[in-house]
Amino acid sequence: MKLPRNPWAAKLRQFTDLADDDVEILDRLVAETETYESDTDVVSEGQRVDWVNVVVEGMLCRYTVLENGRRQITAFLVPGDMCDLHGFLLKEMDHSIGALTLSRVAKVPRQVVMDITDRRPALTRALWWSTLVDEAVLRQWIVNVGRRTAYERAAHLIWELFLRMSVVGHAADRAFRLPLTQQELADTLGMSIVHINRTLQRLRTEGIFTLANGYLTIHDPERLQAIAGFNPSYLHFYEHIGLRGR
Amino acid sequence: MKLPRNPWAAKLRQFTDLADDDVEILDRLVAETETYESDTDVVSEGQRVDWVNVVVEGMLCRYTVLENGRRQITAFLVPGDMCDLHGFLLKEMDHSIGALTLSRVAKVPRQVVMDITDRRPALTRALWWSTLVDEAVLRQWIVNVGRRTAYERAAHLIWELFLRMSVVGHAADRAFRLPLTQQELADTLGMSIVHINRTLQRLRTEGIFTLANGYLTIHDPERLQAIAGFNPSYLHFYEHIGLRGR
DNA sequence: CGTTTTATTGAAACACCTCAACAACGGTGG
DNA sequence: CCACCGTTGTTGAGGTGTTTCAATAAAACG
Repeated sequence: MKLPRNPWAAKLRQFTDLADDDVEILDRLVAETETYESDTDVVSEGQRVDWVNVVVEGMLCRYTVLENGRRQITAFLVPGDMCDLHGFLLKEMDHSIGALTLSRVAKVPRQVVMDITDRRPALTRALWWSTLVDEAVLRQWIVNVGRRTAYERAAHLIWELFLRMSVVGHAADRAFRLPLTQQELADTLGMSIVHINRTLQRLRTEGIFTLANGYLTIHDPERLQAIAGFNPSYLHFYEHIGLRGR
Repeated sequence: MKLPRNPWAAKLRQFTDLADDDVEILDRLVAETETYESDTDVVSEGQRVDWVNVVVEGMLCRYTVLENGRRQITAFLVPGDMCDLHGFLLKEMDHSIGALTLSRVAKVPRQVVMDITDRRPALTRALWWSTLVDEAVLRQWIVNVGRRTAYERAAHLIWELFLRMSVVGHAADRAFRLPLTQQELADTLGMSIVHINRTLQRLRTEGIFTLANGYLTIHDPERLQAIAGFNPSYLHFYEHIGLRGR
């Protein structure tokens, strides 16, 4: 699979009618990146940031740690995702963002985003669109943790990640890189490490999917979707939309 | 308590440096409203909408129903909240919005939002800001359902709602209207109706808060916050921010 | 005043958690 | 290349938070 040099522009262009000169702007913004080792924080809770992070390569996650040490991962960030407009619009981070693998991240200064919203309505709407897709994913996540069993929950997460990785060209036919430990999966799905272990075993022995060596392989896509109870309308976020009005 | 005629503008103005002419635009947009009976849907899953709903009066919720009938409420909408930009930016609704009480909702046509993003950068950023605050609330909700016990979860929800109602002038010193059945609370917190009943009883007998006759009264705010494990930085979303650049 | 909705209670079942030990793996240094 | 060590994965067993079922009480409604 060939990976886009600018997954951010690639994604926005695929789903919105972004003009060429807007794409050029995005290209310039991701030209320089910073590299983060795995298990390091890109942004930490409480920090004030005045830039927007854009993932160019690797995999990151948003997470919150409670007083008693319990941790909850609230999102995975893959190439093409904007980490946060918190620096731009909100005061300070209410959660942290950590690199799960060696990652490259572009930093877009606050003033640049300001200028874009001043002068580039279509591009502004494209960025806004992507935050709304993020929000839709968050809602699904709540439904997941709140109303699905561990078994269904795990299936749903895997299918979501598969789709998102496919969209940015990071998934082969039925496999993609998923460099997560069982502890990280547990913190994502709101369960204990022992229970995620047993749940993965069940899904493996039933021939649904296997997670090994940092790669996830889907053996039975139909059953996986069925177990996940995946809502098709949720996919429509990744249909092409027009942003130029009229 | 005196309620603002336009809670939308009131909220945005309180937390952003919105100009007077922008406020005038918002005033015009909420001049006409539609009324919904309680237990009716304002928007339904799968529907295509080409307007944005703004809550002027009442209380609504976003919810998703799974195949097996299990329901999850993912957000409460109070006066001043924008229901969705789905119609504006996304294809179709992936969830429904229902009125919990008799509610008044203003409808802002897609084209008007388009015009605002074309010509009103500061107002655009203010609207964007409010979707980011919604997102932050959603993340807290995931942490809640994923990593807190039923007891902590209930406390957290009540404190969040109290703050949000206070912000729009809908809460007295220690009480506010909360017209939710125990079934609705259960669907919000991802638990069974039997268990929410017992959890509320415990919080009541311990003198934390009482929910009766559609009103919630907080008896011990300090302990409520402590049980909820409320993160103060999460409140910073409701600090005043500048949107005019430089 | 009957009828429907909502709240409450008890008891049994179960999904999931905690604790605690051990096995497998991957890297590091000798 | 092997011994070592930390990390990650796996297993068993007992405990518990939460659910389900089912029945009753209490409000709310027309």
